Amino acid sequence: MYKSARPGERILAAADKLFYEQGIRAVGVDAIAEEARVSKRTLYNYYPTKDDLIAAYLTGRFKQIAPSDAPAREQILAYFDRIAAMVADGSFRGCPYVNAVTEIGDRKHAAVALAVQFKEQRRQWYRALLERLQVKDPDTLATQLQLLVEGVLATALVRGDPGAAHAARAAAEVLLDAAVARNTRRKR
Amino acid sequence: MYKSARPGERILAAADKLFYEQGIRAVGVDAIAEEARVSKRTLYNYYPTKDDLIAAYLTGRFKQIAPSDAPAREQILAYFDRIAAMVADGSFRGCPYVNAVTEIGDRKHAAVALAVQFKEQRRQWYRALLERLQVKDPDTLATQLQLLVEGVLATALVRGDPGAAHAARAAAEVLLDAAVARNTRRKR
DNA sequence: CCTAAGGTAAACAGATCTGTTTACCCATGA
DNA sequence: TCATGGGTAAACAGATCTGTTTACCTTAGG
Repeated sequence: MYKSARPGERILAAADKLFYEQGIRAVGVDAIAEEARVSKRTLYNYYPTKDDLIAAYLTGRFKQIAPSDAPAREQILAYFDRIAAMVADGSFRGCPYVNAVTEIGDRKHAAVALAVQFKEQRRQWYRALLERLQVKDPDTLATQLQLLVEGVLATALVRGDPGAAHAARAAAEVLLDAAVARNTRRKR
Repeated sequence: MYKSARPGERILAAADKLFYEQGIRAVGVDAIAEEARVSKRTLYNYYPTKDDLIAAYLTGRFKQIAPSDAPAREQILAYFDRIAAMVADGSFRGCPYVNAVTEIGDRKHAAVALAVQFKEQRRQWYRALLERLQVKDPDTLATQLQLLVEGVLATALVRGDPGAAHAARAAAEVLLDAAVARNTRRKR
């Protein structure tokens, strides 16, 4: 599967797969080397410690949401649908960042900072869209929408089904409606 | 600390403390025995495997919310305040059930069933209160309120601060208002 | 008194984990 | 041609984990 890619990429792909599927603590370095079809020597050449590998795994998951010209409200609601799809596909195992913080005790570990950054980046994505909608308090609403997402991820992890995602989308609609209504009422 | 209690209780108290504070996988049986001031022989006498200890730990956390005669809406909102307080006190490390599911790969482990049960019990608590408020769709709203709570727990775990709890409470108010308004509008 | 239950302390077995080391292989380019 | 960089395979070191075993102690009841 990773045969074509270079060793470094194969290692990262293997770590990503195994860390996410089975958990960071459950996966040994040997398993990653085997999955990547790389000797342990080579693995430690690219990533001198397991912690480096964990940091690389989380950094690799640090994706921006693709910019879009669609209406802000649509984009926000569509994101809930994307999450519902992720959850439904069966290989869902929760948020990799939250999982990493859970599995790693040490709050000084690079993973914690990455998790905070990632969550904040997502929150800012909401905030920018909400500003376009001219809601009254975009900062708070951005937090609230993200709480719903976070809740879906945790709930889906425990229950193993995507049912909660639809309820979250509906809640988001109510919150958006309320924020927009309050705003227009005040403005006009 | 646990000196007065019987060995069985000391062991459970020690497991609860260490499992929650440091994580299930991070804590060895030896550490629990030491914390409980009990020999490993005795520990394994009470709990033949670590999995039994994990199950006991989660079962021990399976508390009902104390019944109250306060208005339903107040009770629901007060619950958000309680969570804010839990988060603020510093020893907060996320939801023990969600953490257990994250740390344990095996979905057949007793911990997963306990986690599902616990979440469902909480959801039913919301549902019963919402029925008293005669909202239109108590089942969905119960899920939504719980998503907010779950979101707060995850967010507080990552960020280490209780800021999200207040936003969640505000969101809950909006959702409740919308559900009640919609209902009265329809009814009358 | 003295037995038996329940406890301690500590060594042990066997697995597994991170990280290192040794010895070797092989392709590429000066 | 042949040195070198990058790779493999596998043994090893040392820690740590779950669970067992051995030998001993303490204490309360008949």
